[in-house]
Amino acid sequence: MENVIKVGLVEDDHDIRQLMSFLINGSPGYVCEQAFESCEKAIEAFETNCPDIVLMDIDLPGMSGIEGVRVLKEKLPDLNIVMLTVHEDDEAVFDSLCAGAVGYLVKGLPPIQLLQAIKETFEGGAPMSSAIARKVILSFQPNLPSPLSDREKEVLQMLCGGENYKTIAERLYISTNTVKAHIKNIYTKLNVNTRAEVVSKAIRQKLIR
Amino acid sequence: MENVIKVGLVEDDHDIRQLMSFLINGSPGYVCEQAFESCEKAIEAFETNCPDIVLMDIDLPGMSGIEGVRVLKEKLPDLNIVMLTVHEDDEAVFDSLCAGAVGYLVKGLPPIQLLQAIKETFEGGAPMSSAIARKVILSFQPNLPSPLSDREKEVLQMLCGGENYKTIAERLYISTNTVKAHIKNIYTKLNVNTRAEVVSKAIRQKLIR
DNA sequence: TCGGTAATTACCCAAATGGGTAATTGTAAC
DNA sequence: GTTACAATTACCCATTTGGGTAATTACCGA
Repeated sequence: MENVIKVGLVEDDHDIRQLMSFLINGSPGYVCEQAFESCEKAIEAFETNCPDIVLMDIDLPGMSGIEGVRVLKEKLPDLNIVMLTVHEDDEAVFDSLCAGAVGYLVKGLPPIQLLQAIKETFEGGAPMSSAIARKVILSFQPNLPSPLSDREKEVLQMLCGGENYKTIAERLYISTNTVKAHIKNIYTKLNVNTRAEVVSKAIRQKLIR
Repeated sequence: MENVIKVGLVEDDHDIRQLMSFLINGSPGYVCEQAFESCEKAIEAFETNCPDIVLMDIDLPGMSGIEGVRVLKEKLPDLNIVMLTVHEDDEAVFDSLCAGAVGYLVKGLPPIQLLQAIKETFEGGAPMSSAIARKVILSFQPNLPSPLSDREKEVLQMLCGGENYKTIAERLYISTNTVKAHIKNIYTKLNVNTRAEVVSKAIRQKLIR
């Protein structure tokens, strides 16, 4: 029966909040029954009555929108949160995405586009500008080139799999002493001293697949 | 003098290749002097004469476009590669981005939009659909909730920083035995047995910031 | 109030790890 | 043809780690 998209709104500016909820409620297929001026109030309300999409201002008094995303996603992992911002290419937008937001919209977007973006998000999309998208994809692409030899990369790969000297040696048909030598060289090249560090660095810098 | 954007093209279909290079060369501010029907030829050529943007077909005979991206990015890390595809929401698009492409364009895009996208890419954007963008951001957001207690997360965080029992104990003002106990619990909860494994799992599943 | 969980500490012990040093072989570059 | 580096192996030794077991305190929900 209810094919409407339930939109939640978190925005401290009273006028904007009124305007947006009015707009949403006035559009067939959309409804906004929950509009709050702070994350704190929104979080409490959303826990008992969860909307489909949340529009969240980034700059909020008290708990920031970014922190709000973190908390909401902790409690409601499947909730789709779209940030509202005035600064198109702000670092805060990127941080919001890292915290769990699925996209963002610029404040002042024409109503038609706003509704379109909400619908797109509801259907699995992620509204964002080309510039932010680039930032996002760069953050997960490999940082080439690596200073390691091919053999060392093989060893590193297994190291990250949690394997020990003996197992790695068996897999590569070499002695454990050789494995040890490779690992020592890897440590030197990456400037680390322990297993944990090398695994952390390798994955974070995407030195291994 | 040369404010033109140099576009490289890799596309096996002769007609499409002709058409696109003709289009690009016929547009002020754009030039396409390098159009190839295979990755192999393109890679060789781009190494000596590198374009600003490469448009790369995904489905290519011989080396695939995805593999092509991998190889090109290995040799020319700063090269911007945009994929060309017929299937909008293909897994291959996502894989291309993982391999190092910055975005993709659907074949058959109107000329104006194609040129616009090239320009946007040149200026630091990343052309992609909302759906792909979502996939990309999901791939790097935390997989909440975590089974660990707050204290355990603190310990895990330090573990991933490569710190040992003693250092962690000092930082948290507890005994090394306690640290050990926490780590043992973490291992049990995450079903791992070694440092390397826990670090790997924690980072990959984004259990820590 | 009882039971579960989190946090804390302790001890024992086998296995794994990290650092130092050194040598041989093959290959690629100069 | 010599230099440089990658890959291979070896040995010694101190430190760290991981597993087992057990106990106390505190808090929270039923």
